[in-house]
Amino acid sequence: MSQALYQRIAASLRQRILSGGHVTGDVMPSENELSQAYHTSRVTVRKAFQILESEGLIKARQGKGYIVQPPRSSVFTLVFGEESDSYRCLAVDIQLPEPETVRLLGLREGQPVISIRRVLERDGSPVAYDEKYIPYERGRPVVEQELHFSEFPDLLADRFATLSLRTELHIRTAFPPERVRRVLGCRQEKLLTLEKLVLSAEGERLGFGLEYLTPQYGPLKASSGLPPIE
Amino acid sequence: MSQALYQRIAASLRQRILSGGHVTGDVMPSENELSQAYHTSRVTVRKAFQILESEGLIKARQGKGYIVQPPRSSVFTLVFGEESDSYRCLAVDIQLPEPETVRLLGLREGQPVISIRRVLERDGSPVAYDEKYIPYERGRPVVEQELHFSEFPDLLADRFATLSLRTELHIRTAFPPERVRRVLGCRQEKLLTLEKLVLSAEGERLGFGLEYLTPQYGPLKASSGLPPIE
DNA sequence: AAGTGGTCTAGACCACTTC
DNA sequence: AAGTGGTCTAGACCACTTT
Repeated sequence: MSQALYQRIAASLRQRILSGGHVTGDVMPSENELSQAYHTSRVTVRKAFQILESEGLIKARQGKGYIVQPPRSSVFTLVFGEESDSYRCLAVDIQLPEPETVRLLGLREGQPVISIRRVLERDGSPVAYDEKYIPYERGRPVVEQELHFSEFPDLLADRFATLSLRTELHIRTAFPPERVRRVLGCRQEKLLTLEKLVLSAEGERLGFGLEYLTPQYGPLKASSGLPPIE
Repeated sequence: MSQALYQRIAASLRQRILSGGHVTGDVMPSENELSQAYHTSRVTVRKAFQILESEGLIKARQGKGYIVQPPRSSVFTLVFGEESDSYRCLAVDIQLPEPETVRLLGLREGQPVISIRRVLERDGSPVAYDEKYIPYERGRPVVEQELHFSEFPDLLADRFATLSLRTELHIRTAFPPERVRRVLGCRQEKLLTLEKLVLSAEGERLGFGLEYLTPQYGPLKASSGLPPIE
C-alpha cells in the first residue's frame, strides 16, 4: 500500500530542506517545474507545498515562489481543562476592580466589573483558585447559572464568535494574595500562576482571569511535534 | 475586493456550526450537495471543509461525511526561544546519570549520558539555567561545537527527521538543586521549571531536559485563537 | 513580458460506509 | 448499489513580482 503522490512529494521536499539542500531564504523549485519533474499536475504539487507550509518550513510569496523559512523556534501546544475538573463557584459579584484589573482591561474610572471566583477541589482538597473579571455594562443581564459552569470562551460566546476571540496567557510564579491563600490553605509560597487576557479580533480587552495552581494540581502539560495520541 | 469563494463558504459553514445549526456529532451536508448549492466545483467546497477541519470544528470520515466535533478544550500555543536569547555553555560531560534521569530516559544500569549545562544571561545577570541529558552511545562522536549552540530538536537532527520527533513539556514550580542556585545566584525559592522529554515517533526516549527560570526571565507567553500578529 | 503563486472548473477513478 | 470523502488531471484566468 503506497502513500499518495502528494505525500511522497512533500516527504521528498521536506527531506531536501531538513538535510540542508535548501537553506533559509532559498526559493524552492516552482510548482510548474516540479509538476513536470514528477509527471503530475500542478494541483498535486501544490498540495505537497501546502503541507510543508503548514509545517512552517516554507512560506508562499505570490509572484516569487515558496521561500524556505528559518528553523522554527519551539512551538508547543498546551491543552488544559480536559480532565474532569469541575470548579466550585465561591462568589459572583459586581464590584469596583483593583488597579491592576483596570489597567489590564483598560476600564474607565469607576466602571464596575463582574467578578467570578472559583475553586477546584480534588479529593476534597482545594488545588487551584480561579478569578475572572469581565467589564460590567448596564442593561446586560448577568446569568449567574452560566457563570458557574462556563469557561472563558463560552462566557463571551453569546456576544462574540468564539473563533474571533484570542486569549493571551502568561505563565509565571507569584505569591497569591491572602484571600487566595485562605481558600487554598497554603502557606506563603510562590505558586504556578496563569494570567489570561481575552481579546476580540479588534484587540478590545474583554476579560481578565487569574488562576493559582498548587503543587497538588500537578504540572501543566504541553507537547510539540507529532500528536501524542493516534 | 471580495473574499475567495472557498473562504466565503468556509465562513458560512463555520457560522452554521457556531450558531448551533449543526451540533456535535451531526454530519455536515456533503461536498456534492454544497457544490450544487453554491454553483461551484467540488474542489472549492472541499477547500472550505479543510479549513474548518484545520480549525478542529469538523472531522472527515471517508464514506460517511464531515462530522461536527465537540467544542475544543482550551488549546494554547506556547512559543519560546524566539527572542535573541543566547545561552552560554557551562559544561559538556559524559557522566553517570542521576536516578531521575535513568527513570525518565529508560536507561540500562551503568549507561552514561552526555550532559550539557547552560546558562542564559541578560544584562549580565543569569536568568535561566538549562540542563540536557542524552544517552551516550559508544562509537557516536560528540560534536561539542554543535552542543554549545543547538536547541534540542537540532541536537538530534542528524539521527532523526526533525518532524518525526515529539517533545513533551511539563511546567511546574520546583526548588532548584544547590548547583543551580549557585549559578543563578538565587535564594531557596521555587522557580518556574520546565521539564522536556524528547521522544521518537516510536516512543523511544531520546533526551531529557530541565530548565529553571528566574522571575527576571519573565512569564512564559502563550496564546490561543487568532494569530497574535497579522 | 515572463514567471510565480492563488483561485477555480469539470470531469475521473478509488476506498470506504451504509443500505 | 448508492453515496461519501480521497486523490488526481489538464486545463483556465487572475494578481503579483521580477526582468
